[in-house]
Parts: sequence; structure tokens; C-alpha cells
Amino acid sequence: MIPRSGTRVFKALAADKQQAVLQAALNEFALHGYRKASMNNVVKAAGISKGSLFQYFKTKQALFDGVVGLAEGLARSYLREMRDKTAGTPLRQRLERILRAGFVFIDQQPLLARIYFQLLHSGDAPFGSQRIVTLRGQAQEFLADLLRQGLEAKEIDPAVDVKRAAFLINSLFETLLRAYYTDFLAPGLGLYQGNAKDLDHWVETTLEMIFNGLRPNKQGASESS
Amino acid sequence: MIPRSGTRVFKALAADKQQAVLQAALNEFALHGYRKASMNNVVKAAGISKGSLFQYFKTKQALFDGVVGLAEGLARSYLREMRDKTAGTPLRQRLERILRAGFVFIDQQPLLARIYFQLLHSGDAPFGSQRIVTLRGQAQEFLADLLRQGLEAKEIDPAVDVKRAAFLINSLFETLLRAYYTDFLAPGLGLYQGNAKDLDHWVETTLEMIFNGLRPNKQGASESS
DNA sequence: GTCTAGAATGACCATGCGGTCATCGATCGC
DNA sequence: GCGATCGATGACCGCATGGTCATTCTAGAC
Repeated sequence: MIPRSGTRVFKALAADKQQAVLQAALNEFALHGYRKASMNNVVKAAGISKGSLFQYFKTKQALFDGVVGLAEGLARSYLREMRDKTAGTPLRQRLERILRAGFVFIDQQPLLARIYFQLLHSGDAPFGSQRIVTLRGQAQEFLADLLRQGLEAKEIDPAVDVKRAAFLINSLFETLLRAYYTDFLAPGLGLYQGNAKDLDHWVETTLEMIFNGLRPNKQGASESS
Repeated sequence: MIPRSGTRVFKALAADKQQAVLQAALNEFALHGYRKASMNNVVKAAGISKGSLFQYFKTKQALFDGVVGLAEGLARSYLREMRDKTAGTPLRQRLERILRAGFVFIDQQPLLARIYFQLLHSGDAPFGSQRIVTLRGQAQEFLADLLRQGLEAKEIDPAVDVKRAAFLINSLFETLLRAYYTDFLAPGLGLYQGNAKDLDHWVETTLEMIFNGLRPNKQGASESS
């Protein structure tokens, strides 16, 4: 909401003008990615002059950092909220709610989500790799925390390597969320916005894979199809 | 090997000159991605004139297509080879060998692998999304085939949805291969080139997750740590 | 030796980029 | 009313890009 980014001049601006600039930048970066995004377009969309924009953000990268900061902050607070809300409930349920929260986030903030995915996957952004490390690291650490609690509650096999499992689960979640966002990834598989039934099925399938894998002769499985 | 890409003039070129051009292009695209890659650099590296390059490939995209064709063809033949070599062996072993073949492919053709990952993840390439659909679709279909065979051999739970499982496994494999290629993704987790022991551990962990999941009370699990 | 088809060449073009800066204009204290 | 301060402005800069084309070069026919 209140930007920590930008120069002193930018911070002194009226809130709605700040919003206009950030919104224009978000649109441009989300639409075109970092490299192809044009400062000229941002200027036009925001309704300010080029000189002003560069007085608000010294470089293109600084502007991008501002937008990314927004996306990161929102995503992080979303995760925190979910963790706290689901404290004490079974692991599987927690994971499910977190995954679903991701879908909701995408629905509500598609542009920010797009920035986020660009950051994770494209290598287009400057210093993108470093940010990727941080982002993924946080998500994995977050999942690892949940797994550790599940371990204590004896909900998962004690032989499981928590960090590695968190890495793999994170991978699955990322893939699902990305597929949910872009029908490109899983064409015809029915994982896209507006098809709640298929989405439920995917969540179910994924969690089933995470907890029980492929192998036959399940004993505790509760299955219905 | 023998290019199906390029204009008539290019195809009429001496083989070593073709190689020089394609190699230069591969380097440039792998290093910088499609958008930032410069035709001028390719020209310099290949030791030909700009006019000639554009006589060999009408546009930048045509040149990119040529390079991508190489990467796709090689990757596909690699997969085919693995499938045929492992026919008749247990599913888990097949999956393991395919995953390991991926690591070997990266070791042997790092530049082609980079192109491949760029294609899958960046959205930087033109018509990238369409190619992503094709590429991922093929990989998933390939995995689904194996799973179906595993299903017939009663190696996996009959309730498993083969297509969805293939999608998820493909996601895990992609993530692992990508992490193997760039230590960025999993810093400090020890999944990188030159550490065979950790790599073995990762393969083991991943397959264990795929087949048995997280849950306790495994019955058929063969574990050693 | 001469002619010619066609490949090789690199100077050149329009375009768009991120970024700058001399100038302008509004707001303030007095 | 006046000067001073400082944000707003957009023409402008250097640069790199993908792509073109008039010209030059070269290999083969006769």
C-alpha cells in the first residue's frame, strides 16, 4: 500500500498520483516483462512527463523494484495469514488451504501474480536469479515449517527429509499455480479459472500424490471418484 | 545434425560453415535469450557478413527456430532411446533412468539444455507459449505411456489418473533438471553438477515421493539412509 | 579471355530504447 | 510584487537493434 520504494520526491507525492504511477508500471511490466517494458509507455499511461518519472525512480530497474516489492509483500502477507489461520489443523488440510489461497490470490491480483511468475521463471529481470533464490527459499522454508509440525504430529513418515520434501512440494504447487494462471501449460486438462470442479479434482489429485504417491495397496487412503 | 532449417542458400553451404553459423547462434541465444540476443554478435562470432546471415535465415526468428529445432530433435531422440532401452523393466527403474538421462544430457549439451529451459520457462521466445504446449505435451504423453504400462503391470494404484500423474511427475522432473542446471534454484541443497552423492540422494528422494508420498506406515518401502 | 549468375559484403536505415538537462512554472516567505 | 526554490516538462542524446540493398567478388560456361 504505502510504498517504501522510489525517491524522496515520489514519496512526497499525493497518494493517488503514486498509485497511478505504480499501477501504470505494474501494467506495463506485467504485460511485457522487464526487458520489453517501455518507460515511455509507463509515462503515457501514468499521465506524467518522462522527466518526472525519472525523478520518482532513478532508473528502470528502480521502478521495477518498486513494483516487485509490492508483489512480494502482498504474497508474503498472504502466506502468513494462511499459516496463522490454519494453525493446529491437520497438515493435509493446511496444504490444501494454502494451495487454494494461491488460486484466490491469482484471481484477485492477476497482474501481481504475473509479475511473481515472471520473477520466478523468466530470468528476464535484472538480478532475477538472486531474487529467485530469496523467493523460493522463503516459500520452501515456509513449507518446511509446516512439514516439521506435521512430523511432530506423526502425520508423515519420520524418514522424510523435510527440506527436500518442501522443495518438491513447492515445485508442484508452483506448477499448479502457474498452470492455473496460464492455460498454456496444461492445455485440455481443465485446470483453469472458472472451472471449479476440475480445480477441486486437481487439488485432490495433487495432495493424494504428495501424501500417498502412486503405489497400490494403500491402507489409509480415503478415496472417492 | 543436418539442418532442416534455413534457406536454400544455407542448405547449399559447406557443412562446416553451417555448423559455424548454428554454433554461433546457439551460443548467442543460450547466453542471452531470444530477445537480448544480437544478430550482430552472431555475425561476428560466425565470421560472416550480416547480409549473408540474413540470406541464410530470413529473420531472427527463423534463425532461432533453426537452433530450437536442433534442441528439440536431440531431446526427443534422447527420450526415445531411453524408453526403448528400458522397455520391460519396472516403472520405478525406468523413471530413474530417464531422470538420470536428463542429467547426462545437461552435462553433455549444456547450451542446448539452456535453450530448452528458456523455451519452457521464459516466455521470452516468440510464439513461445505454443512451443511450450507442444514440448510439455510430448513429455507428459511420454510419461503417461510409461505410467499406463506400469498400471498394466499393477505397479501403481489403479485409481491413479494417468494423465494427471504424468503432469505432476513431469513437473518434478523439470524442476530437478532445472535445479541441476542452475544452482540458483536450490542453493545449498547440494543439487548441482559434480556432487554425485547428493545427486543420488535427490533422485532417491524424488522417486520415493512419487511412489510412496509422505505418509507414515509404509509397507513396501525399502529405505536406507 | 570474357561473360554472367548469384553469393558475399558492410554501409546504411528507421525505429525505439533508457536516460538527461536546459528551461519553465508554480508556490512560498517576505 | 518580488525573488528564490524546486518540481514538471519534453526535446534531445547516444546507442543498439533487426533488417536492406547497391555494389563487389567469384566460380563456372564457352
